Amino acid sequence: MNKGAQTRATILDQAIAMASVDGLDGMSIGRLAIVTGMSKSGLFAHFGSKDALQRAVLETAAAALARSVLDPAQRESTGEARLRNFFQRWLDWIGADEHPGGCPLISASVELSDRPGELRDFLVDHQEIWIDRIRRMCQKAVVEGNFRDGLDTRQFAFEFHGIGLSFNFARRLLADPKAQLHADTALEKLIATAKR
Amino acid sequence: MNKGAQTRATILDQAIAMASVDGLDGMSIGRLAIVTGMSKSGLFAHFGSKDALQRAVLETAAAALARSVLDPAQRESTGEARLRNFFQRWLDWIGADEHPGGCPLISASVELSDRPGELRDFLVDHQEIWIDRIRRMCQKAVVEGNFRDGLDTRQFAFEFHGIGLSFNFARRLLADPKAQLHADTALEKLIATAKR
DNA sequence: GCTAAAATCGCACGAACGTTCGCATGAGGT
DNA sequence: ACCTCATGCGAACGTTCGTGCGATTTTAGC
Repeated sequence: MNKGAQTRATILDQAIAMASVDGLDGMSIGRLAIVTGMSKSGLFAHFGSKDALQRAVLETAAAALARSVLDPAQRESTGEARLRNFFQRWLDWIGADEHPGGCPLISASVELSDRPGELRDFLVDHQEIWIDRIRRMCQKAVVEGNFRDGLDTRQFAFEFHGIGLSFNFARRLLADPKAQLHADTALEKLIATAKR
Repeated sequence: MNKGAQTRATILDQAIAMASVDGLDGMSIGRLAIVTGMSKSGLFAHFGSKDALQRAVLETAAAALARSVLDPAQRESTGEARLRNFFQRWLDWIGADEHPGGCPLISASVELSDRPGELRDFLVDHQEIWIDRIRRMCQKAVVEGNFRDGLDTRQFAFEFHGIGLSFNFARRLLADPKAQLHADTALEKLIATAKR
């Protein structure tokens, strides 16, 4: 790895953490320079604009999310197993203490939900793909005969996603110790009704 | 109404709109002065600090939310009717086009979820009460014999809340025209499983 | 209609913001 | 070992931020 790419990676690491807590707009280049021990201009040169930095943050976070949640789940054989694996990894990702602020993509989605622009477009694309992946895991379970025929897979994905969002809320804002339990129970209910 | 209180009300009206789109931090006093046609210092004098302004925004938004969602729902006689009324009004509030940015309290909850301070404390209190109200409506339906005995009302509230959050997501970020349909269907499923 | 109080303004401050530019410095290929 | 170019720094720019203060206008009670 180049020196430049290496520095860029450590910058983005800190940038994701800062954006998770303070938002994409709240993340500032000056403070980012301090925590990375660089000069503001030196750091800036890696991206050329704050917009590009924000874009890089989203792309890098999305890649990390796919690597640690989506990809492992796709290695499971059945649709139901993929959904369960996906769910637990997603909850771990959201609730992990090592990166505070929770899932940077959920935060960014709410932050940018009503602010048109390329960043929002990127998020829309990413989240549509995200939900479609859930839907396809569900669809796979239907084809396998595990989930009932005629199941509305989009509806399933909508509810599945809602459980994750409610968990994110209960875990990060309310610090509810029962958040994980509630989420697990909700998933079991969802899967049970998908079967029969 | 005093002149001061009147001005304060119109300021807060614009402030809520701006905070809904740009976040509590993204809302700036300078831009707020422009849209209200006031001077920056004149507007500032009404609150004394940005923190107080943000606090007033949250309190005012919470009061408006209670007035247009919670209070009317509480006038229904049965627990189930309250839940249904509450749900539809909540969805209307989230999806209303007249105030862009969606529900300012949901946005603020995500924005401040990992930033300690009085504003976060206020949100935690508010959201705990919010979810507890859902739980008590559910509890009322249990007492009335409409929902089954031994139903986990906190679990119900968790899932109920998740449907609302998923709707907020699908409606505001993804602009999914089926968001309302998915939410309604999810509520029916939730109520059905609560009965039997 | 006068007057005290409330409301609003104009101006300025220091800090932080994103961004630019010229210059040093160190790494990597030859 | 040298040369080249990527990498990083320092200083500064113009703008916007929240905030303070004295002056001025407007409101409201007598």
